[in-house]
Amino acid sequence: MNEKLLKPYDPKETEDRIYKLWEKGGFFAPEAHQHRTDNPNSEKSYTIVLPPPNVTGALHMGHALNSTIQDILIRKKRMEGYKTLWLPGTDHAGIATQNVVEKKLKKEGITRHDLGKEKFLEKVWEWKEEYGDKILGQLKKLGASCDWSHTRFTMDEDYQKAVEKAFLSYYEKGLIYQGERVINWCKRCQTSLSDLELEYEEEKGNLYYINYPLKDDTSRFVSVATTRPETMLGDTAVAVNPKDDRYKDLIGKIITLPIANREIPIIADIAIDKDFGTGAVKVTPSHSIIDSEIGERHNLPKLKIIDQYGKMAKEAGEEFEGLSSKDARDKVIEKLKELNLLEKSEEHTHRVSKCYRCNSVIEPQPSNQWFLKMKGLADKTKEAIESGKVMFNDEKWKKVTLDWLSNIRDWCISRQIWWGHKIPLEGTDDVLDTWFSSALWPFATLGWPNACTQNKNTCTPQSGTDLEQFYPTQVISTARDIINLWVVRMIFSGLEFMDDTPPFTNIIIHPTVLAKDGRRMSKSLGTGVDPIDLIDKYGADATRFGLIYQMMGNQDMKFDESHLLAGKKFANKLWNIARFVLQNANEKIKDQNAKLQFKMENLTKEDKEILEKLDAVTKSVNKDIEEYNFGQALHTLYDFIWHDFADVYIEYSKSKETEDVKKVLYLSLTSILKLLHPFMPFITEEIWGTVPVKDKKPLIIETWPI
RNA sequence: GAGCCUUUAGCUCAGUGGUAGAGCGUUACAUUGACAUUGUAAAGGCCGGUGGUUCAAUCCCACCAAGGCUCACCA
Repeated sequence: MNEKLLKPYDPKETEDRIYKLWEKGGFFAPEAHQHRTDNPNSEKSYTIVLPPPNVTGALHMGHALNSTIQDILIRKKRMEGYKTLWLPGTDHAGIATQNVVEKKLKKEGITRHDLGKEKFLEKVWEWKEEYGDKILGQLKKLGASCDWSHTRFTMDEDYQKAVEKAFLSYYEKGLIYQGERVINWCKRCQTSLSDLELEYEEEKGNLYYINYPLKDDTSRFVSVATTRPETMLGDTAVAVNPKDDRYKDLIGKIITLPIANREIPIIADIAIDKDFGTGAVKVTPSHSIIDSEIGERHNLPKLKIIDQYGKMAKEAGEEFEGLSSKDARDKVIEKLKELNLLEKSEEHTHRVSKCYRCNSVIEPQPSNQWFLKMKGLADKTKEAIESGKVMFNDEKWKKVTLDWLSNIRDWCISRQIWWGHKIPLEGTDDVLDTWFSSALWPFATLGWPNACTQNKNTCTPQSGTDLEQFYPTQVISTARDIINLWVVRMIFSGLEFMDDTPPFTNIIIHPTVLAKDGRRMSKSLGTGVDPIDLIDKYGADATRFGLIYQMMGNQDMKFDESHLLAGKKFANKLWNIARFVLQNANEKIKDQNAKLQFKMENLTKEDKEILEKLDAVTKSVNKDIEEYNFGQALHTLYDFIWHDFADVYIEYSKSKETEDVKKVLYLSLTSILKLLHPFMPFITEEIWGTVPVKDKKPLIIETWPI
C-alpha cells in the first residue's frame, strides 16, 4: 500500500499539490478527453461560462456555492468524455468599481476630479489588476477546474470591439436612440441608472395635503396629496381621473399655483388612482417618471427645479435656489402654513428608490441619454422562454421573468461615469451600462464578432473557432438577483447577434446563501463569512461538501458551519476506508485493473447486496446531477459510503477474507472515488493516486462509472 | 397593491395519506486491529394555529399567524 495513506489526510498539503498536477497536465482544457480510445462523446462539447465576478472585491459565499455547482457539472461531463470548457473571467463592473476606487482615493484626501480622467482610469486599472487576479486565485483554491487559458475580462481589447459592434448594430437597426427623458439619477454617483439598478427601502414620511386655489374662484380649492411638497415649485398641472365624479366639472379649469404664482391647468389622466389621497395629483413632469409620462400625453411644459446635485435650481425661484430639497421642503411647508393652504399632513410610509451601488436617494431628472428599445427584444426573449428553448431549473422564475418582460420599458444604457465602455459615437463622453457588456459574455468571450463569417447581419461562426465549437453553452448558473439584469439580457443578445440561437439551454438559479439567522450576508452587517477562511479551517473539499450538502431544493439556505465539519469528518472517513480496502487488496487484484469479474453464484448475500446498492446509487447520483439536485446526490453518496459500505460491508468483510470480498471492496472503492470526485475533487484524486489500477489516468479525466 | 416561498428534534434541514428522519450538538458505554475527525446505544418532536375532506392528515383543501422573497408609476 502506498505510504501516503498511512498518514492522516492533510487538505492543506494535498490541495495545492493536486491543483498543480491538474494544471500542469492540461486537464482543464477542452482537449483533455482526447486520450480516450472508445469515447462516444468525443465530438460533443459542453460549455459553461463563469458568471464573471466583479473586480471590486473578494470571493464571497455565493461565489463559492455557484462555482462548486459549475465545477460539479463540468467535472462530471469531463469524465463522461465531453469536450468541456468552463470559461472564467471577470467583469469591470462600471459604477461599482469606480466607487470602490473613489473610496480608496477619498482616504488619501483626493477625488477623481483632482486626478483627472486619464490618471483616475490608470488607478482603476491598477485596482483591476490586483483584485481581478485575486478573485480568480481564490476560485483555484476552491478547486474550480476552469480553463484558465480562456480567461476573459469585459474590457479586454477584443471584448471592447465586441461591445462596439453590438452597439452599432443596434444603432443601425434603429433600436438605439438618444433622447431627453426623465431618468433615474444618482446624485452621489452623478450618473443615470436603469430601472433595475435601484433598490427600494420603506421610509416613514409624511403625506401633505395642500390646497390649490382656483384662478376664477379663489374661495374654491383642489386638495392635492404629496410626499414631496418642494416639488410643487415645478408643477405644471393638476391631474384627476377622468371617471372621478368629484372633479368632473373642474377638468379644464385653471389653478393658481401657490408660492410660485403660476397658472396651471387641471387635466384628466387615466394614470390617476381615484382612491389614493384626494384623487387629485400635482404633476411635476421634470422630477417624476410617471409625471413625465402624464406630461407627454398632455403636452405639459417641463420645469427643472432640482439640479444634478439635488439642490434647488434657479427655476425654483430666487428664495429657494441652492437649498437642499429637505430645506426647500421645510420652507415650502412654512410658506403654505402662512398662506393657510396646508390642509393637513399625516404619517405615511412609502418606498424610496435608492442607488444599488451607493444607497443614495434617487432624484428623477430630465436628462439626455441613450436608450435601447426593448419591445422587440423582449418579445423574442419571451418566445425563447415560453417555447422551452431556454429553461429555468425552477418554474417560478419562468413566470417571474415573463411577467417582467411583459411590462418592460426601454433600457437606459448610457452612464455618466468614467470607468466603462465608451459609447462608440462622436459627441458624447458617456460610457455604457456595465450590463450592456455583460450581456454579450457567452459569445464575446468566444471570439464574436471576429469569428463570424463576413457579410452577414447575424453570425455564422467560422469552422474551428471557439465560437463554433463552444456556442451555444449548455447551462448558466447564477443568483436570482441578476436574472433580469443579466440572464435576460444575455438571452436577447444571443438571439439578436447569434442567429436566433440562445446562449444557453438551462438556467440554474441557485439558492442565496444567508447568514445562520436568516439575514443577508454582508460585510457591513458583520454577517459575512469568508469562504477562504473556511477552506483554511476545513479544506476545500469539506467546504464544497458543506455547501452542497445543505443545498436541498432551491430554498435559500441559512448557512450552517456544522455541515462543513461533517464534510471534514467524511473526508477522514473516506481516507480510512481507502486505507482499509487497499491494505486488503492483494497482488492479484492489482493486476486485474478495475474491471473485475465475479461468478455471481459464488457471491454471498452481503456481496450481492452491496453491489446492487452501488449500482442503484450510481444511477441515482447520475440522475440527480443531471437534474441539478446536487444536495440530494451528495446525501445519497454520503449515506451509501458511510452506512452501507463502511458500517455494514466493511465490518462484514473483516470476518470473511475471501478473494471475492476483496474484489467487491476494491470495485466499490473505485466507483465511490469516481462518483464523489465532482463534489470532493482533491481527496478523491489523492486517493486515486494510490489505487493500483493498470493504465491509470488522473481521476479528473477517468471515465464516469455509468 | 399583486404574486411566490417558508414554518418538522436545541441548531441547519430531509421526508411520507397509515408506528416521524439526517447532520451537528447532548448523554452513556466501548479503544492497542481502516478511522476517537470512530463505534454502539440513548435522550430529545401534540411536524406554526384553527377548521374541512378522509376509515385515517405532518402530508390534500380553506382560513389565520409569523418570517422571507419578487414585481408594480399609488402621488
